[in-house]
Amino acid sequence: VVSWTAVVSGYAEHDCGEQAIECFNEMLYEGITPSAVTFLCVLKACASIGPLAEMHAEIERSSLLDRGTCIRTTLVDMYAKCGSIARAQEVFDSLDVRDVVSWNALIAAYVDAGFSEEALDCYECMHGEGFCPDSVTILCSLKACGNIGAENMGTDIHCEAERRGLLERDFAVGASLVGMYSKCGLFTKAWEVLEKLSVRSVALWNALFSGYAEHGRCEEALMCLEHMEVDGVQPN
RNA sequence: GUUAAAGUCACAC
Repeated sequence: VVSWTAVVSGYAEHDCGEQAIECFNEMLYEGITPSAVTFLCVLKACASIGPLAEMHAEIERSSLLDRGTCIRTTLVDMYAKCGSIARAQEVFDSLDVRDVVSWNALIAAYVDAGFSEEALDCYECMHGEGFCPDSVTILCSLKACGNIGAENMGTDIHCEAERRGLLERDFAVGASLVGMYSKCGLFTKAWEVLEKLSVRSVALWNALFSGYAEHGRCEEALMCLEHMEVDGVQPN
């Protein structure tokens, strides 16, 4: 089981949904009984290729997955990726035990679907329930803020990220902060964040660059290219 | 004396 699952997982990880499912079928054909982890990986694969309600039904049927937070989180993700946000919310509501990751999945679901307000509502709910945001929470929520220009909320989230030291731990957090401020047109704040970071990734500069471009500030956008060069960062 | 496969992910395009 484990080695078959490892292969399925590998395919799923690289968005090769079809192969993952093919492999899963082959495994069944060989008479191997899938474990909870196998189902989880197959589900992940499903998310990339389309709605597979059969998979959900299968999971509900197999008692070993009765109240698994992991597997239900994957289901939340799967429904969201298939465009069925209502089903995603339903599955989330069915969780007996929530954790940061399942909250993150729900937040990401709303952001992806273009419901940024709802995503931020989720963020606040999660906070209210006493969960600590991690860098994924921060990334998804900041994206939501940028989408709708929620600068106050964005600033709150910024504080939270600093309090938890997430800016140092995950370079993507810095880029998403810069992106959020840029989208809101708060370039001074974007620069403040940028200057405080010791490592400046290409993503960071891209975020600022595209922010300027979006706001029609072409000269400043082009200046970013020069800054990148000074920083020794290759544009991609 | 507990070592295998597992859930959520930013910028840009």
